[in-house]
Amino acid sequence: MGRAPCCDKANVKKGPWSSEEDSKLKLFIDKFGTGGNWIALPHKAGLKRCGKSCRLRWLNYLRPNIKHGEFSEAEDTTICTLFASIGSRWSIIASQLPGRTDNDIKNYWNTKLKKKLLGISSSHKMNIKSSLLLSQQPQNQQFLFSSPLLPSASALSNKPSIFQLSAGFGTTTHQALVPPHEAISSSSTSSSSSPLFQFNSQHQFIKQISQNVSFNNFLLHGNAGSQDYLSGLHSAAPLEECSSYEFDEIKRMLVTSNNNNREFFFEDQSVLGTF
DNA sequence: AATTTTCTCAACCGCCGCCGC
DNA sequence: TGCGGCGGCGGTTGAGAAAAT
Repeated sequence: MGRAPCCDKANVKKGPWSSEEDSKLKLFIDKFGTGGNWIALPHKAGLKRCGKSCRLRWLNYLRPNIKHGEFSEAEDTTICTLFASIGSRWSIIASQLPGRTDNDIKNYWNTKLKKKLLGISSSHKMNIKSSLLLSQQPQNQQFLFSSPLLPSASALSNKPSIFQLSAGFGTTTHQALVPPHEAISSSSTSSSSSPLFQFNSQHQFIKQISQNVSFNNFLLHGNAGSQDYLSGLHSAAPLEECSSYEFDEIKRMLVTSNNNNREFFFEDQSVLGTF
């Protein structure tokens, strides 16, 4: 026996929303809010729609401050970088682009950005392709810290970076984002050659990010060892060589972190980043 | 100008995880 | 602890628009 449907499918309207339905939904939510119950909302609002449909319409179209229209270069860069880092976690990516919805970004990626990327040089294609594999690595992925705060990236974005995280498998190294305090609290493994923080799975890593960290600022470019595999996505600033940090070194950097304002400092009190 | 093909994007579907009972 | 309801998410679809022939 399958799961019960969320609504009576025979009695709900499907397809495009009319302006009348839009204003009904908007008026209702403006007045009463969602009440934390989307399933009950359409009935209360006098709409013959599935609750999920109402939620989607609100989030993707009616909600205030939704940004429609062309994506900027900066937004492109953010999407590309995050996609290369965390894969198709559209909601996480959307949380970094104020006014953009996950659906918008997903559509934009699938219809335009992906093609745009495939148009860049073949060598970069190879590297991007492999970087995208990160989202497909199933279990026991090992991650290691690399360079925090690269000036060129900051200058490019006007925002401070937080840690970059490199993930190595095979002969290629990939990058992702990591909240420093989460990494510190995760189990670490020592290795003769590399300082490594090990998450049980990429999923766990992503989960930690999505549950515990709201990124207001984040790194904007990738650099993996000697491969600047994302450089093709950026218009300026040649990438710099990453340096690696020993576990103790990172710990030392974070020991002065102030969790209230979520700022992290180097030992010499220069700001490492905020989030 | 008419027809076909391609593109775009709003909306749907179904799965998953969280939470309350 | 298990179950069911719900919200949230990512993949997919399909109608309409735009471009190509």
